Amino acid sequence: MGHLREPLNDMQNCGLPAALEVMGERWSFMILRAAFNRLHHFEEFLSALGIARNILSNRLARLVEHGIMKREPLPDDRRKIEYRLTEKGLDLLPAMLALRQWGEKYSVGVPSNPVLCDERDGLPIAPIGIHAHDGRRLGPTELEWRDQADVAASVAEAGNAKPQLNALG
Amino acid sequence: MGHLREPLNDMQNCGLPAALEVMGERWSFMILRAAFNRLHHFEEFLSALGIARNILSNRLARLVEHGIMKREPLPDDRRKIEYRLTEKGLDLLPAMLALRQWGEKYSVGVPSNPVLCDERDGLPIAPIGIHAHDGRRLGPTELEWRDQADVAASVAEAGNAKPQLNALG
DNA sequence: CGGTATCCACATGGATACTG
DNA sequence: CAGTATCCATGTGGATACCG
Repeated sequence: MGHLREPLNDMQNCGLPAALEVMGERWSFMILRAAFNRLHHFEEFLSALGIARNILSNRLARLVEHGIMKREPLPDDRRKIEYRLTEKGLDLLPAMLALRQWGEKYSVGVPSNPVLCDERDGLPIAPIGIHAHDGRRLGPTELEWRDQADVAASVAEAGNAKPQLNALG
Repeated sequence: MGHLREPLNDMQNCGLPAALEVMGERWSFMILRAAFNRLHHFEEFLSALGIARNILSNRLARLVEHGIMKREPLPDDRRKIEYRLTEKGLDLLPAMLALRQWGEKYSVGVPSNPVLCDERDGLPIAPIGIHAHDGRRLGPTELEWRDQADVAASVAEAGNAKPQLNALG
């Protein structure tokens, strides 16, 4: 972990490294998960996660710094502080669900509580997957990697929406 | 998002920690990404990622150990070794795409190459998202957390498939 | 080519005491 | 309650040399 973050080559032109810059630390994911599960206070995170105080302090500060969580002292008691997910933080939900589902699929006996459901019928959401622009679910064999330039041409030709940046560059 | 008013203190029973057990190290994601982009050899990873030899060796061994990649010496030259994603490894694609798209959304100027496309029409896939069991895309306001036990009841009542484990427990 | 073997720098993380 | 401040252990990572 020396000090060299830069010498990474053009393999780095991708959103993944950017995401890992923030979420690459092990506790960050766990803290985010706790936040998604309605934990908002320092001591709640502390006891729920079993993390050290200084580490929690550091990670929370970093998450706030990156705009993933916001820190707001309660109006009635200034010492009490609430940590809440920003919209940027909430946008991490699909990634976390996908990761979690993968962990569940390949681990034994991981019960899951709570379950994220469709509010209309109360039934669990579908597994996170890959979908075509028309909404059709795509399997591994129905996918191909294309060069951004070629894609732009296809998209223009199809007269469709702007190219979406969603591959592993 | 209704129904679950109580903060959740049980942070252990979840697939996320299990997933992080393997992918929690920073280089693991980058190695996986390279693998998704058709890199298969030690030296390819080495030069593409700018990672140290010992670290790469260690991470590859761990990925193989966890069944995410497989290591196969080429039949013609035993010294040449190919690393390939297993099905378990390939199953990480949605999670990586979701993470990458998040990184792209909130970072400036991340070009993306290559782009993952629908093989049928060559157009880019849709952003990773959350979908109902009927395939409808769900927004943040259409979601709620429910207790696994309650969900099981609903599912039985609906006479539908088995409960899917897909929340942040 | 695909690794080990060393050695070293620093980051991450834990435990505990202290503070406003 | 929500942190700092220390101190310390281990881990992650880098550079380099060497090996089969």
